[in-house]
Amino acid sequence: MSVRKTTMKSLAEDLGVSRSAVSFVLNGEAAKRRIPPETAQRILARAKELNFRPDFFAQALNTRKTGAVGLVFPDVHEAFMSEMLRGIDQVFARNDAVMMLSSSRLDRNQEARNLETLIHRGIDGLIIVPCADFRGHPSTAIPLTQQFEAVNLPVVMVDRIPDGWQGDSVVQDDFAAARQVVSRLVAKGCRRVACVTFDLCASSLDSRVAGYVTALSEAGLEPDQRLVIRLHRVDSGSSDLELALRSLLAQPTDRRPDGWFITTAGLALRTRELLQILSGPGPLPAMARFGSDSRYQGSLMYGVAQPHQLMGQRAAELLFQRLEGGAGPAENLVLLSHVQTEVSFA
Amino acid sequence: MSVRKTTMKSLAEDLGVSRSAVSFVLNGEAAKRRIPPETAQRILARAKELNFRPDFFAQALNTRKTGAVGLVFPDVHEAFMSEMLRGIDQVFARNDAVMMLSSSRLDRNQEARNLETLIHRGIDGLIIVPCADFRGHPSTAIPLTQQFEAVNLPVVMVDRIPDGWQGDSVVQDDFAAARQVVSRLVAKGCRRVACVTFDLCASSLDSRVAGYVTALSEAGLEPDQRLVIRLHRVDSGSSDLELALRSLLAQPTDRRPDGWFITTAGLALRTRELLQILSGPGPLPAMARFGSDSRYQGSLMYGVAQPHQLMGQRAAELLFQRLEGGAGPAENLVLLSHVQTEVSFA
DNA sequence: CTGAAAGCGCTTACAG
DNA sequence: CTGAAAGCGCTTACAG
Repeated sequence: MSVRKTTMKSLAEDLGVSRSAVSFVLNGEAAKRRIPPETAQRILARAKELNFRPDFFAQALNTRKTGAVGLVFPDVHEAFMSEMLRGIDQVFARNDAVMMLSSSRLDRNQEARNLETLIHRGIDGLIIVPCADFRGHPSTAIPLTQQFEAVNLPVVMVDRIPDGWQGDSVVQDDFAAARQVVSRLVAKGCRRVACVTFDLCASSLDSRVAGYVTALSEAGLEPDQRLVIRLHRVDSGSSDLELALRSLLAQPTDRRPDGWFITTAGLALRTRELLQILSGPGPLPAMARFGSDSRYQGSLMYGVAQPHQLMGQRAAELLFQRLEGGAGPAENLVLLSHVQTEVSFA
Repeated sequence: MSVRKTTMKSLAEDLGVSRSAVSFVLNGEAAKRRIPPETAQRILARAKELNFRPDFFAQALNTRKTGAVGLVFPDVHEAFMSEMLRGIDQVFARNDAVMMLSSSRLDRNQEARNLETLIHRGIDGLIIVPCADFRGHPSTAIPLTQQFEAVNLPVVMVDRIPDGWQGDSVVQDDFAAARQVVSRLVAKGCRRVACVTFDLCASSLDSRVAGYVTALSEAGLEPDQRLVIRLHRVDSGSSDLELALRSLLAQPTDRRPDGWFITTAGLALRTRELLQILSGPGPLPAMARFGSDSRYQGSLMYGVAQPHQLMGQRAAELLFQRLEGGAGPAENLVLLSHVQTEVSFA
């Protein structure tokens, strides 16, 4: 009964076998290394009895594998992140991988730091929802793509694809969903559909706006830049948004929006609240948006239910495929959103 | 220009100093070890120039410190977890600690496994929202408290405190909030307030039910066990709940509930939906519950806004205090909830 | 105050 | 097929 902790060394000495034998057996290479089965059994039995597992750090120091995957989100934000985590968690549990979570708080510099930390601590792979810069405000941080090409890290990019990204990715059908939902507004008679979005360098938002423009064009409506509100900062106080809305609502009736398309759920919520305040009682014009919380009442409302959970799941599956040595060309999954009518008083 | 990666050894040789000097300087012990400041500067300068950081695994193998904190939640559940993470994330960013996240999927055995994994991989501390067994169905897993006392791991327990836990904890004022919100129902004239809860071994739920009973007693009302619905499993199909509700609603009018108290937000949502279906159109009896999503409409509704984000923040602060060597007696923080009226048609 | 040396616990050629 | 040995990259007594 030594008081010292169990190590491969002590275990080998106990059993009178070599340390390498223990190492090989515990790593499942007994057959490959032609360890006599009887010896292998004794080692396994003893290890189980002592509840012994090889020291993680010593192992990692040699193999450079950790069984951990980095998860980087732009924000620890309610629905999006936890829905994705749900999907990711399932897959991780099956692969007993561990999640190292970090949020970049919508800051590219923070994102770069987080990533460096994760890489330094050793992750086998990375799932990242990149955060985007506001247009015209490029960050000073090292470009995302550059940051991991040096370390040969399997990466799955989710939701937003930076320019020039060649690897795996999972996105939703931003363009198609936007186009579809805006078409519905048009079909309901809307002729002057306004759009509210962030002026971010994010492929997802670009696609949504493109879908909006396309839907209008297809209906023979001239897209009107004056109806597009692009917010240039996060502006939680909503004052930028409020100003923009006021100025739109101040137009003569025939220039005022008769429908709204909003590119994100959070923004839709705020827009909705402001419109309610600014335009007083009575039903609001019809609205379509990304997102699907059912907090809206009182007018025609379309939502794009976003497949966040599935995106997480697919991203994780894709990553583990790579980690298990799956080579092959980059995969770019596009998951379908579900367009739905939530409230119709029409 | 060697092609080999930089190590302390190579760095020391380049500079013609000893490896220990490099180690000491890079660990901020230059002064303590009386390294000549000029030497220290050279080392620091070179390290910065090469962007060198000591290998994480080698370091951890020696020091047994990782700068990682384990986070164990019962479920990757929408509001609760992401709100807590928000609070935790802030504090972690300040302390540049890394989060290792795992969810036990409401399963004690899974929780035990997750915990073992995390401990094996090396965490400096742990923040855990324990998952509870259903009453009468004790799990076969090793009791939570036992599992980390062997490894001398700083732990902060959140939301539910297992019996016999002596360490730090952060909870909300379950008893007081329940009592207050049920008192309001009574003040509004409710005389037969039913209660819906899970039959879990969770201190938080116990306190909420106790608050309910106390509020009734204080108002001179006899708590009636027949009005208390205790669900014995998660039962996402809600069939247990539906049966219980049906049987209550089938009573003669003077035995039927005229108010509801529900111990969790999710349960409230389901109860609400079922009541609406089972009792047809018309306003429902007043309801009070933990949670504060504003998806309820059409009758008197009290909510207990839960301070989840603050709970996360405080838990993280408490943990880092311990990690920085803060000794002293266990702290048990009780955070105040905010009782609010959400909809009043009364 | 310094530097050579042992040690952390494992992996993996390599010579037998 | 085995076992002694070097190596992973760092930390830290310990003798000078």
